[in-house]
Amino acid sequence: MSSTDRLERYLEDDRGGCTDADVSERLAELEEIDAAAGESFLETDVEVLSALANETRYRIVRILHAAGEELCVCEFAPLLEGSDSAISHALSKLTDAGLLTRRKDGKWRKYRTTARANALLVALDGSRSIY
Amino acid sequence: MSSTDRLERYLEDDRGGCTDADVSERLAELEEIDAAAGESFLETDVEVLSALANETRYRIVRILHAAGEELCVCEFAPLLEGSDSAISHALSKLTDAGLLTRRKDGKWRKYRTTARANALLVALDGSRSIY
DNA sequence: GGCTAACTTTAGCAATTACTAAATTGTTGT
DNA sequence: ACAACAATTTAGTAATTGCTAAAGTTAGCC
Repeated sequence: MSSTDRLERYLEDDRGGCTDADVSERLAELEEIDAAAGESFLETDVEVLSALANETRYRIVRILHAAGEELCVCEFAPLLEGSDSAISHALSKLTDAGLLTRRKDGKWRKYRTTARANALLVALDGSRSIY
Repeated sequence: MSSTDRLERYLEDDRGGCTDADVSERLAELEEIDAAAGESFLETDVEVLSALANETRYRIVRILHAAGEELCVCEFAPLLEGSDSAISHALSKLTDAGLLTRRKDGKWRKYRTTARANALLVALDGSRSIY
């Protein structure tokens, strides 16, 4: 059974009758929609979302966002559980994804959120109670 | 070595001298920042982000968003690789996370994006080239 | 009622992820 | 040069995830 058989039956059902041409046309429409959707940067977007989709990393970004200033790695430690190593891993993944920037200051490292991170948090906050 | 020892050395370093009271004060500030950050709905936000943080699911949401209308499960099949089961799993996870709504129409099921999903895609699109 | 079709759900497994511990890098102070 | 320390990186492992295949559910049709 080809994948378009089911589509054909659906269109038949939905419109009460349809020709092969109707099926091809709808398929072309769907492919166009897919192509338009595909223009977005799937790979980097998924990387960004994956970076934020973890409690430790989400909390780090939230803390930095709430702080509104750059923070030193040593300032996260008292707030997060986990080892220094875990925190460092988290910070690296977030930085790689473009959600944080890292700045060297002597032996200390300071992080701050990027505009992209801020935009996502604002979108999350703003859409929380929408239906 | 307590976790605040490093913070103390940092403040010492950063400000050129600090008392125990300074350390306590900064720690209190950080805890306040953390508390403010914690007001956000960590659990549901991470669920939403996890749902979107997967190529199959991201593509589904993108397609639905680009379509601007509800689509039947049978209309995704020609556009996505994977089995029907995989698509169904993806749709369920997205629906559970509040990114899609499901509607029964006879033997067909139709999905559309929620305002929350749309808000997140718009934020991703709008923040792509910001530094 | 029984058949088929359109999903969905359950079960199970391979691949990925998130962490810890240990080794390493880079910086400062002596 | 060396010791101490901040942070990162590497290596290894337990937990989670993303899929497939098979069984289950619901709706229409004869």
